[in-house]
Amino acid sequence: MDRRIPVDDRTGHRIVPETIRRSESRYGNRPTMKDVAARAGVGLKTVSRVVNGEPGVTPETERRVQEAIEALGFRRNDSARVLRKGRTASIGLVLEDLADPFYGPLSRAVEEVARAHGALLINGSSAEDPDREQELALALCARRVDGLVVIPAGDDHRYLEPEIKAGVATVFVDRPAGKIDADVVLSDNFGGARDGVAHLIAHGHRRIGFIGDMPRIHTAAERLRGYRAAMEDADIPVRDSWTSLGVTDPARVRPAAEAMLSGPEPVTAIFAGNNRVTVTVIRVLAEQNRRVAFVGFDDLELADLLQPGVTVVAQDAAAIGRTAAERLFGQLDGNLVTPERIELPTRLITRGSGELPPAD
Amino acid sequence: MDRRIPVDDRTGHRIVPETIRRSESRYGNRPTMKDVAARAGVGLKTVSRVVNGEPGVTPETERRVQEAIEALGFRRNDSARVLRKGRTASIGLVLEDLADPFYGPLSRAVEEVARAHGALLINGSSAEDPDREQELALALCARRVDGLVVIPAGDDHRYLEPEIKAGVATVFVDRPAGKIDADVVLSDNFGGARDGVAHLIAHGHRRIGFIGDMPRIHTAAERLRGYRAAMEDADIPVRDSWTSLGVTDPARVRPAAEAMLSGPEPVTAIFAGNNRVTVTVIRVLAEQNRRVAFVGFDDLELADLLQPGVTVVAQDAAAIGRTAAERLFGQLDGNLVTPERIELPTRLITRGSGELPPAD
DNA sequence: CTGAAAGCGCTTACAG
DNA sequence: CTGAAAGCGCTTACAG
Repeated sequence: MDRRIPVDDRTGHRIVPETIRRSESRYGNRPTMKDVAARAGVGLKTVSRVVNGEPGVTPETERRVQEAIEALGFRRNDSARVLRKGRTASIGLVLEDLADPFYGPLSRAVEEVARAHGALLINGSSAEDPDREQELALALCARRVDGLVVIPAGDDHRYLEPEIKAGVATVFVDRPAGKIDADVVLSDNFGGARDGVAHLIAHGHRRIGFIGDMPRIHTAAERLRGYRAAMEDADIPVRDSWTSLGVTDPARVRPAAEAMLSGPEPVTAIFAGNNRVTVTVIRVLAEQNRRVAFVGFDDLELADLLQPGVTVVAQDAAAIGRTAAERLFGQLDGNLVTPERIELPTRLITRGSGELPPAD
Repeated sequence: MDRRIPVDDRTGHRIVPETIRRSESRYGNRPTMKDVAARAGVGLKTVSRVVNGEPGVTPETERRVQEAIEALGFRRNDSARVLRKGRTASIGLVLEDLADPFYGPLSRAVEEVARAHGALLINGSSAEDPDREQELALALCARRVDGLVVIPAGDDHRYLEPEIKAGVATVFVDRPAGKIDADVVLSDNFGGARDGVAHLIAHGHRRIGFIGDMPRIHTAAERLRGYRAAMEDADIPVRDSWTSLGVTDPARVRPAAEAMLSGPEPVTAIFAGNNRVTVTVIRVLAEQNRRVAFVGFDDLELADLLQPGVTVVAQDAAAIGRTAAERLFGQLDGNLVTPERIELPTRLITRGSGELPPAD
């Protein structure tokens, strides 16, 4: 490679110095309304009127103020404004991991609703750690966000009670709040999993494996319950070796899948509890020399292009985010006083992998 | 399906009323330090000392203050604190679309660095609209974020000059700032595309198509330049019909790909300028009855499981985000006064599609 | 060890 | 149409 540009030895990054950034000192020298007022030769309140587009200012006065604003490079300090006004026009979103493809569209949907209401969105990842969730949520409350959308990592949210009492709108997503009453928006996890497993049963399978997330996570428990319900509906007793719950790390999921697929009576189909599990299970299945049927919870990009296409139980992440955010602003508008549980339907998308017959 | 739960007619959501949310009025009744001071029978400053863990308070006094804090459910208002202190301990990230799988990991990486510096992250999507980028960036400045990471949609960023002068740390990502000097962190788009196309040439291809994003987008232009350079290095004249730039919508990309693949001398290989284009091109290629080689810019989950596996030029989105954020806090610490351009290397990952020989 | 006063940059309520 | 005063909830600088 041609490398005429200097390279940082440690990182391997190319570094191209450019011109000097700025001459002024860094902080504390922003012009304020007071400065603008002095320069324009008017009172503070007149500047405030111009900045906020309030009526009652002569065109001539307005012009003088505008000139001063331009000349000084004034921009209103919304932090100060907010302190006086009460509402901050910002909401917080505490999720598990912004890098997870499920949360991107969800977060974007929340952002769009916030934007429509003139609010900004502060994002934070809990990394599935209850302490970190609490720390984040309370930090957001300290910043006085108007509302909070929380995808819970923990199962005790009493720490939010004083905040909710004090008026912080709160909506939980994906899993209900623990030990407090609060709005929650989630998918029909139980029904979705039950339908997905019933689909496998309808295609002739009886030995069906379930690999899911840690059982303390609400969605994981609900989906397992759906699996069990479908099996029971078909009078199929579930063997212990067919279910495996735990972290969704490939290092755990891979051996779990391999174990189910070996032995004298291997499973002929696998149901995956979420998209992280799906990715690893599909890798394992690709290495098998017989066809194993598969259905996964959550859709994946490119799922239709694999061979066979991946049959999934899809959630609508954007709809979940949108619904939660609208609920949040509904609370802020004061017309939603009773916490509700809003369950969104899932959708079974058949693409081939879930329609394979049992291998034996 | 069993539906014993009432369902909203319009949305189809299940609705489960729960208990009453709260009795108090919504706003303006949060306890302040003044309230705590009154209740504890101490001065305001003493409460401030306890809340901030400053020394010089008797254990007995501290206990009284803590009791008052508990009883009142006091939480310090960080908005007020920030007004007085200068820094807000928050940074803004303006990106194209949080729902795009490239930005999730990038955003998460920025968040982690911010967290390590005790700062919160405010996210906003420009939707690739320059006006919206500006609106968002300035709104963040009005909130007095300490710094701004911007993935530019527009090509003129002079609107940020007063903010940068006033001390807002600023780092651009993925594309350089327009008409101002500022830090920028990006991938080696030119080199990556050149390497990817050279890889196809090395496997015997001469008629190679390039489908990219709108030419006004820096990365798109750079990658096209890389394509042209590789072709020129191999003495292959590029025909107009082999390149196609525009929006990455399937409605445009699909016919563009189909056109290149038809006619008397169709291309035998396609290079895709980004992950959005890749997804559509792969769909088109799957419908062809001859094998067409393919290399795409940006990696995709499951790319290794397609048949053939998808060869890509991968960027490290997390490394880009991390580098940009560290640069930002470097500026805030005052030890980075000269804007730099930091280019991160890309990585060619061969998986099969890029190693197919020409079909004819 | 403790606290009264002033101020961060705005808006509110009011008076001219 | 215009502006001086008070206050949002904290911290800073200072005095006791």
